[in-house]
Amino acid sequence: MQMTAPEFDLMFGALADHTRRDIVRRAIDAEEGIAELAGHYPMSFAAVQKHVAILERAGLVTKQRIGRRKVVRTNLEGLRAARRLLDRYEELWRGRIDRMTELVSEGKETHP
Amino acid sequence: MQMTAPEFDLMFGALADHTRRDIVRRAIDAEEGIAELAGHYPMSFAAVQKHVAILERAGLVTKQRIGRRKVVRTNLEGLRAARRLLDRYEELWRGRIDRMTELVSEGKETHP
DNA sequence: CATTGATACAACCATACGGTTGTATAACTG
DNA sequence: CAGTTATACAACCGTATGGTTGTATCAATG
Repeated sequence: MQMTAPEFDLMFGALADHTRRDIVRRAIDAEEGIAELAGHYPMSFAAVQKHVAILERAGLVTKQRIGRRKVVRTNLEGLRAARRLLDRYEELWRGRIDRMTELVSEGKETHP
Repeated sequence: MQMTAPEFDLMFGALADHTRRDIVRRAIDAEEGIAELAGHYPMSFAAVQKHVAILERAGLVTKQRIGRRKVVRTNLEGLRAARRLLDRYEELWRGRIDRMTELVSEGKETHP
C-alpha cells in the first residue's frame, strides 16, 4: 500500500494530538463506541467525535455499527504505513553511514 | 530516552508537513545549510527557516555552525522515538490477538 | 409510533500554523 | 573596517485546528 504526501500529512497530523493517540491505543481493543470513549476525556462528546473523524479521515481507525453504537477500531495498516516511512528514513541513515565507511576504506580498495 | 505527550505532539506535528519530511530526508546527509535547503522548495528562505526551527524544537534535527553556514542534520534518536511509539501500538495489537487466541483455546486448555 | 440513546453535523470562537516581507545580527573577505 | 553572505527574528495575513453549543438523524424499545 503506497501512500502519497497528503495522506502522510493527514496521518502524522492525526497522531500529533495526545487525545487522538490515546483513542488509537484504546481502539486497538475495538470495544468502545464514541460515547464510551468520550467518557475518558475532559471534553465534550462532540469534541471526541471530531477527533475520531480526524483519525478516520487519516485512515488510522474505522467505525463499525454494532446495535445503536458505532465501535471504533484501530486500523493496523494505517499505523504500519506511518511506521514504514520512519523505517525508510532510518535506512537512509544507515546508507549514509555505509557510504561514509566506503569512502574511508576507498584508499585501501583502490590501492590494494 | 522516555518522551512525554507534548514532546510527541511536537514530533508528529513536525512530521505532518511534506516540506518538513523532505528536509528531514535531505538532512540525513548533513551537507546543506538553510539557504541551500531553501533552494529546493518553492517558498521563501524565511519559510524554510521556520520549518527547520519547528523540526529543531521537535528534536528531529540539529544545527551545526560550519563557517558562516549552519548545517542541518537529522537527529536519528528523534526519528527512533517516534517509531518506537508506533511499534508499541503494534505490540498492543499483537497482544490483543494473543488474548483472543487464548480466549478461544481456553475451552481446550481447561477441558483437555 | 413516540421515546430514548448514540451518533452526526453546522455554526461559532480563540488560538496556532504556513506563508509573506522587512529588519537585525554574525561571520567570513577584500 | 566596509561589504557581502548566511542566519535570525518580528510583524502581519489568511486559513486550519481544537474546542464549544445547538439541532438533526438513526436505531432500538415500550
